[in-house]
Amino acid sequence: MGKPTIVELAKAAGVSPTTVSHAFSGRRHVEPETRDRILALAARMGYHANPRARRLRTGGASTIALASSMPFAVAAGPSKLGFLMEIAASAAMTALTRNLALCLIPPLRAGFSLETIEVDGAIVVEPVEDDPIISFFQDRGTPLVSIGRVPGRPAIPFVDMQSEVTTRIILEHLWRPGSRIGLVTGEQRRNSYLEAEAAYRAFARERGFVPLAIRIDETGGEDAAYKAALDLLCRHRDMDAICVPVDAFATGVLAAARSLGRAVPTALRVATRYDGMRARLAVPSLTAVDLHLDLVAEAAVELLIATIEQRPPRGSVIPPPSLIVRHSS
Amino acid sequence: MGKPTIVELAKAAGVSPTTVSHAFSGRRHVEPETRDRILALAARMGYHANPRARRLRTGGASTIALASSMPFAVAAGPSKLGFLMEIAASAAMTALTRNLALCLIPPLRAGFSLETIEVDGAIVVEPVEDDPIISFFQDRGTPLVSIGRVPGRPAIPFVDMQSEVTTRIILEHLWRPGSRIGLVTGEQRRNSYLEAEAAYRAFARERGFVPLAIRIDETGGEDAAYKAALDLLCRHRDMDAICVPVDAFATGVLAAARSLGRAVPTALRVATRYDGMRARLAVPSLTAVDLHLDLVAEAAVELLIATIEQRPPRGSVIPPPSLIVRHSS
DNA sequence: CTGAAAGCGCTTACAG
DNA sequence: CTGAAAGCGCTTACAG
Repeated sequence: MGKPTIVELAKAAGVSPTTVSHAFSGRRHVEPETRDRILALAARMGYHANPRARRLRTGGASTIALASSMPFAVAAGPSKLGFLMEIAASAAMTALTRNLALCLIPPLRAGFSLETIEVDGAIVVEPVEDDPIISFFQDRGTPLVSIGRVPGRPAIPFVDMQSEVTTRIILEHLWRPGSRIGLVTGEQRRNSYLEAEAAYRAFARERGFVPLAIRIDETGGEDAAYKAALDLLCRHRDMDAICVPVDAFATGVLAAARSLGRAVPTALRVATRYDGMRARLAVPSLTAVDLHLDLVAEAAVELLIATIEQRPPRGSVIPPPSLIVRHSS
Repeated sequence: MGKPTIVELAKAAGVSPTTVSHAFSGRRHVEPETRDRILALAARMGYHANPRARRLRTGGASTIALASSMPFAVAAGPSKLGFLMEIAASAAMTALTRNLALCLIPPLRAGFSLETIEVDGAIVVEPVEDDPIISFFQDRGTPLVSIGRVPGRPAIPFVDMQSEVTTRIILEHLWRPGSRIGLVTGEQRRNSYLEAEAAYRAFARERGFVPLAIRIDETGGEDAAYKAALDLLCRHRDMDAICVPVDAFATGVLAAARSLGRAVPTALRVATRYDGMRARLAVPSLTAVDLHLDLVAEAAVELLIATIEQRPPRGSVIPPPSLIVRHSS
């Protein structure tokens, strides 16, 4: 009554399990007629090779994980979830193409164990410095790649998120002669923030304005950004543009501008990074950057497979991020 | 150099594999000092039981799938993706609590094979009638549950999405004496549409207005809804409210109202079902329904586990859907 | 051309 | 109290 095994199918077909195996794999010749008979019988009996047994024997990979590193409170909110899930959907597609299942490791509450999870590799999305999920996988020798460089861990393969370029594109767009542009990022040590800040300071030096970069606690979300922006805009009346990579923070900045009566984009220009629904539906709609997340996800899967198979990755080409100008700037 | 096996660990600890196994599982007594020695050694050697082998032996479940049934073009758009991914995030959390990995099966392009996917059960999200993903899993004897009843397949266990109640709540809210309310759903045979339409017709009969329900091709998204609503609103000037369960269609209706100069909510009241970012950020913001998707997802995982283990499910209680009134009504 | 047997890494009845 | 052995369902060298 349970699912039929290869032995049962072999018996029913009057051949050996060896032949059944080869009838399916085609790795050695089987008389066409016997093969047809076996396949027909298999279909009738509902036989499917147990992938677990197959994998145990062959040692091949079957499952990869996509893990978020964000603290639960942040990621569970709709804000970051969009970013993560857009990657997840794409990665799952690509993984399936390679006969891999993509399993989702959501942000973990503290003390959560992944002990029984069986994955052959993992993709970590924009990890922070000393991210526990990174050490978790490294401890158990699970091949690992990340989307966005891992701060302080140059040896971990990654798909570059080009945060420096992205930031520069945004800044060039926001810039007017005599401008003073501000930068709002998050407090965590995430590579995209670090690169953004570096690019920002270089840009300020180049154009000759006094940089002003603030960092907001990511768990605070839009509200925290609203309050910080209120303070920022009151204190620095000369600021005529703000670059806000995190979309939830960007809408917080918009809200602050509105409540201060600073018209966007005439008195204040705002732009963000992730072009999610939040940016598109904000009022005014937010200028954002197309990061080609689908290609990034695909590249991450490819890179992970290469890492698992211990072969050099074929360098995936991800087009440069491109600006999507909207009403906020 | 590869990962150590139980035999290697046993050898190193000077005990039998049996003892190592029991040291970890605790299923029979092992001298505390030997156990400690084994665990310490395991940590040092980086030993982790191979879950594949363990599962092959015990037959236990390890992975469940969350599958979307939507045609690729629809689901890949940001609209439905939010709904699906909100469920995915919650389901993944719950699954992990039960030591199961949740693997994501994205909408499949035609001709895509899942042959090598290894899952012990599957959750299908709001399937349509004769959904191919349903027959796929049924053919291979994979335990299956669905979120939302499967049209025409009463035997498949499901978590009720309470679409009838949801529709009624929306309609009661939109209703004014003398109102004529319209209904906009999708063309596919999805249970939530069928229930919504039934509830709608009953409501119209009850309140004595002439029902007008239209169905839109889901692949058309917001644009298709915009055009259909334009037509609808021009033809039926007496219509003062529209119930639009699909959020992407609802924003299309808003756009149509705007371009016709019909003020929302004064001249036209609009409400939708899924309370995602789209509804929250629409202008005007859309009245929607809290479907408790996190609890729905949790219940689906529980139900699936019960189905896999062939035991009766403990009935999860999902609170009734509750209306979230916003500016659109 | 085909089959019997070994073995992937575990767990658990069965002996001692 | 502990270990040797069987077995989960496959694949693949090895014989014939």
